[in-house]
Amino acid sequence: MEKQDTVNALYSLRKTPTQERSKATINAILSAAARVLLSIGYDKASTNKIAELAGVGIGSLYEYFPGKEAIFAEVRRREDQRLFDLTMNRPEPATLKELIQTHVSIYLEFVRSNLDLHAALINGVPQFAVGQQELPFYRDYVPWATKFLGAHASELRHVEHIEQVSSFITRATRSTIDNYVLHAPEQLNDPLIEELLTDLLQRFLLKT
Amino acid sequence: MEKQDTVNALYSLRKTPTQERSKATINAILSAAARVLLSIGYDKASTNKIAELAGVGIGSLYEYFPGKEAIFAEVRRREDQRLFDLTMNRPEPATLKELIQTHVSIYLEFVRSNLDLHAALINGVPQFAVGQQELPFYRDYVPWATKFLGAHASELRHVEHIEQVSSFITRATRSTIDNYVLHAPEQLNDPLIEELLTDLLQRFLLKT
DNA sequence: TTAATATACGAGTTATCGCTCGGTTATGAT
DNA sequence: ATCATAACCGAGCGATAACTCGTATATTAA
Repeated sequence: MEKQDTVNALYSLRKTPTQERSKATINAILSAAARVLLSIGYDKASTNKIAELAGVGIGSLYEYFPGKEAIFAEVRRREDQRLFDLTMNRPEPATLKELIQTHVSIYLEFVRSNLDLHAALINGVPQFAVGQQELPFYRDYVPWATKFLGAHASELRHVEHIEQVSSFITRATRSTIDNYVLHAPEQLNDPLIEELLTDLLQRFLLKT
Repeated sequence: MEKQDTVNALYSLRKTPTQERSKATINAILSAAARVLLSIGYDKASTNKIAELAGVGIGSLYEYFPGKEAIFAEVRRREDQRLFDLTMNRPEPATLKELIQTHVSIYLEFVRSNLDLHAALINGVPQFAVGQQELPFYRDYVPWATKFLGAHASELRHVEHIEQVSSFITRATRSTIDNYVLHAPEQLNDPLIEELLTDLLQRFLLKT
C-alpha cells in the first residue's frame, strides 16, 4: 500500500491541472518531450532540455511532473489511449475472423503513422513499474478481448482457457508488430506482413 | 562507411585483449555491469559504479570500452550468443514439428534460467544501433531457419516467401516470449504458455 | 637482461544533472 | 475592487556524470 504509492508517485502527475493554461503547459511539455526523445534519445533527454524546448520554466515542469520518467510514462500512456480509442470506436465486426483482420490492420496503421516515435518509445523508454502492475494497455484490452472470444466460443479451437488465450494473442500481436517497428521498419509497408500476422492468428484461434 | 564506423565505435571494444589478465578484467567489468543493472537499473548505472564494483580502475574500463552503451551491448551480445549456441549445439530434429517444439522449449528455459537479467536487458537497455543494422541474433538465426524451412518445403503452408516467413516466425517467437518476461513473468512457469506458443507456430507453418 | 609493449590505475577536470525555493504574475470568486 | 489561489518562473546548489592523461607495473620478445 505505502510502497505502491511511493512507486506510483514517480510516474503520475503531481497535481491535477484545473485551468486551461496549465493544461496547455502540460501539453507543451509532453510535446517537447517527444521531440527531444526523437532528436537525442531518452538517455540524454533531461528535464531542463524538455522545459527549454517547451518554452516553459523548469520550475513549472516540476509543478506537474516528479521527474523525467513520469513525463515519458505519460507520453506513452496517451499513445496507448489513442490506440485503444481507435480500436474501440469502430463498429464491432460480426465475426471473429473479421475482428482479427481489423485489429491487425488498425495497429499496423497506428504504428506506421508515427513510426519514429513508436520506435523510440519501444526502444529507449523503460516501462512503467514493470512487474509491479499490468500495463494499462493490457489491463484495458485483455478483458474486452476475453469477452469477445467468449461470445464466439463455438468458433474457437481453444475454449478451455479463454482468459489466457486472450492475453496470449494480445501479447503476441502487439509484441510482433513492435519487433518490426524496431528492427525491420521498412517491412511494415509490405502487405505480406499483415497477411502473415492475420493468418497466424486466425489459424490459431479459429476452427477450420 | 565513415558514419558506420563512427556508430560502431560506440558499441564495440576499443582494443582486443591479448593477455589473459585483460580478458579477466573485461569479464569482471561485464559481470559487474550485469549486477549493477539488476540493482539500480540502466539509467542510474554509471561507468564509475561499474568499475568500482568490478574492482577495476576507471581508467582500465575506458581502455576497453568507449562508454556505458558499449558495455551493455556486449552483455547482450554474449547472452544472445549463449542462446544461439544452445539452439545449435543440439541434434537437429528430423521434423519441422519437433523443431518448433524444441526451439520454443529452449528459449523458454533460457529466459527462465536468468529471468531478472533478461527482463532488465529487454526493458532498460537500448538496442545497439537500431535500424542501422540487423541485430546479431536475427542475422545469425534467420538464415539458418530459412535453410531448414526450405529443406521441409513440402510440409509448409507458406512456400512462396520462405525468407520472410522465417524472419516472421523468429520475430514472433522471440518477441512474444520477451513480452511475457517483461509483463507477465509469473506465467512463464505455466506449461500452458509453451503449449499455446508451440501450437500457434505449428498451425501457422504446417499443413494439417 | 633489457627493451618494447600491454595492462592497470585514479585524481582531477569539465559539464550537466535533478531539483528547490522564494517570489512574481494571472485568474476567478466574492 | 479585493483577495485567495492557481500557475509560472529561473538562479543557483549539491551531486554526480563521463572521460583524460601522466604514471606505474606486469608481461613478453629479443
